[in-house]
Parts: sequence; C-alpha cells; structure tokens
Amino acid sequence: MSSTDDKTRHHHGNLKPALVEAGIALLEEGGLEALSLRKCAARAGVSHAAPAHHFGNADGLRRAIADEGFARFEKAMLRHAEAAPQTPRDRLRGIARGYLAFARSEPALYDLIFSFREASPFTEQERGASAAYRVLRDTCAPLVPPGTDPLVIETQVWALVHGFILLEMTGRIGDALPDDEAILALLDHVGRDPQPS
Amino acid sequence: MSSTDDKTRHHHGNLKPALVEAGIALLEEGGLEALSLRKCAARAGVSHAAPAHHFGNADGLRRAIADEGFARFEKAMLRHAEAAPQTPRDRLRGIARGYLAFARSEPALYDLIFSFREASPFTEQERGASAAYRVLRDTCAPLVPPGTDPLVIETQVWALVHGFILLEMTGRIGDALPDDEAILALLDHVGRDPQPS
DNA sequence: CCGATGAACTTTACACTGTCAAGTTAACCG
DNA sequence: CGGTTAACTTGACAGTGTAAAGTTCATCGG
Repeated sequence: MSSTDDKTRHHHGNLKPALVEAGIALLEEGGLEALSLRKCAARAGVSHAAPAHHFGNADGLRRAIADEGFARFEKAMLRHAEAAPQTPRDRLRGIARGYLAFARSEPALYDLIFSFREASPFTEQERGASAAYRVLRDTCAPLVPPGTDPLVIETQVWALVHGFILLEMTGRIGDALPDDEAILALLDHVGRDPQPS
Repeated sequence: MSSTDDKTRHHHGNLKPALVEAGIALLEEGGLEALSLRKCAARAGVSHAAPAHHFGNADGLRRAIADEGFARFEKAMLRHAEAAPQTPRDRLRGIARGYLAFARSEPALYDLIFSFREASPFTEQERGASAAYRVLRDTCAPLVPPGTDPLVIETQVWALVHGFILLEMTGRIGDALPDDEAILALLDHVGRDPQPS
C-alpha cells in the first residue's frame, strides 16, 4: 500500500470503491442475502446512510458491485480461452471452462450478476457494449454457418453453459456430477446440421 | 365453493393452503421480492405470526409454495409433451416447449422454484422422487446411446432450456429474440456424435 | 486570510421485514 | 364438566432500506 493516494483523507476519501470491496467480501462470506447497505457501510467504517449518497439506493450499490463482477468474469473467460488450443472449437470450450471456473470460484458474485430482472431486454447496442458478451460473440463468430443468425449460435452456447452451472449451483444435478467435458461436448454440435438418422 | 368444508371453522380452518394461495397471488402481482410472511398473513386474514405456526419460518412457506409450483410445472411439461407428435425427439421438444411456457406464464413462481441453494446436491433418490425430473428422465431415455450415462443427456437438455429461459428473463438476450425453435434445434443433436468436419 | 459554497458525510426517524415469547381461544376428549 | 392441546393473537425486538435534515470540511473567489 505504498501507492500514491493516502487513505486518511477528510471524511473518508475513496468511499465508493471501498463500499464495493466491502460488498464483495460480504458476498464471499455469506452469499447473496448477506449483502446489505448497512453492513457494507459498517465494514467501510461509515454511517449506514453513507452508501445512498454515492449509489442512490441499494440497487445502485448492487449494480456497482455487479460491474466489478463482470470485469472479473470477462477476465476468467479470456484467460481460459487463451489457455486452450487456438482452433475455434477449442477456444469455445475454453471460454466455457472459464465461465464455469468463475461461477465456482465466486458463486455469490455470479448470482448477483444474474439477479437483475431488466424491465426491457438489452438492445443490440447495449449487449455489444458488454465486454463479456463481446468475448462470446467473437468466439462464436467462426462457427456461425452462412445464412444463420449469429444470435442463435451465441444464445445456444450461453444457454447451455449458464444453465449447466446454475443447475449445479442449485443442487439440482445430483451427487454424482457428470464430467464437465461430457456436458460441454454438445458445444461441438452448434452451427452444424444434425447427424442424419 | 359448495364444497364440503365450510370455511368458517374455528380459528380459520384451512389456513395452510390459503397461505400458499396468497403467496402465489403475491408472486404474480409483484415478483419474488413482493412475497413476505406478513403480506401472506394479511391477505389470508390472519395475524402476522400465524404462518410460522404452520411453516416454521419464511423458508418453510417458500418451500411449500415451491411444491405447488413444481406440480404446475410438471403439468405444463406433460401437457405440451402430449400435444407433440409421439416420436422421442418430438416429445423432447414438447417438454421443452412446456418448460418455456410455464416459465413465461408464471415467471415469479419459476424464479422461486429455482431460488433455493441446497446445501448438498440432491441424491439420486431425491431427484428420482421429483415428478418433474421423472418427466425429463423418461423423455430422454430413448435418446440415450448405449454406453452413455443418462445423466449426461438429461443435464444437457435441462441446461439448454433452463439457461435459455433464464437469459431471456434476465433480459440478456436482446430485443430481437431468436425463435424458440431455432434455439431448441440443438436438442436434435443430443445423444449423437458430432457431424464430422 | 476569510467567508461562502457545496460535496461528503452523520443523525434521526419511519415503515417494513422475520422471529421469538407469552397470551388467548376453542375444539376435543376422558 | 375439566383438562389438554392445537391454532391462533399480541407484543416486542433486531435488522433492513430510505428519506429529511443537520454537520463537517475542502475548495475557491475575493
């Protein structure tokens, strides 16, 4: 902590990132429902109403934490994609493995990210602006057959991986978990015609 | 209501189902976070502490509502499975359509069902005891190739559909939603080898 | 140097939530 | 008819988010 900014500034100084950090710590310790405005404030050493000043309301804080979560999420996917052989199918499995790894290493943060029910679906532009989605899109692009909507391929891939990890996290799959690779094998079929018969 | 049980029994009579019904109504009106013990009690015309007597705590009430939700869930899948042509692949698409239809018609109830994070994953026995899971298992059975773990096939199917509807519900897919059938087309590949090249 | 301005908080208050302990009511049973 | 007990009610408490009003302090024009 020999960094330039000294923390003993006036009222607190950099409260905003401190609250986000406190929130992530709370998530790791107690899951989604352990996250509260007042506990974040207490952990950051400020009064219970301080967070509202920076984030408006509880939802604002949760979204700020989710932003940080998304950044980590994207990094995990890229890291695993680059660790895989650089063919399109292998890269696709790579980001899928990164997806699973992130969800397993920070489950509560993952929960938070996907806990928002947007009133209206994202527009094409908003989705493109998400770095994490761009990773998915770029990885899928080589696998999209001519004449097919890329969105269909992207959605199939995302849905399979997202659904799999959520079923696992909710305890729905069972004590004898199937191998990741066996499930992800279905990814080898996206963008292809079904095998006849 | 000319049924046998008159409702003006002693303290309330059949409070338990009344509270579950009230809870479902709250879910429909205001989503997951609108569900509270006290509002259920008020709607059923009893004191705020009455529910605890029947369900122990808030989680108990939520699980009771989820049980009712699962029953409706199973019905929706079976109904759509029977409406489809009676080939294994068509039946599979049928239950998938039923899955989507239920989640879209009662989104908050669907949310509730999958909101529990079980401490330990279900055992094989518990999963088998779930009527909804048995529908999935029976439908997948004819598609499981010899030598393959049925759990892999079931998980692939469930994950794809579950992930798809959740991405849609969280607004992640976009304003130009892809066609259901285009996404579900991937189901035609489960239990098959990938098409060469 | 000094007073005004405004951002960054604190304090106080309120409604709502789940949960617990203790009381009440009434059905049922010997 | 009296006792037991299930099905509630009442009251209290801690924790939650939020709104309004007050305080502190950094900054900046003069």
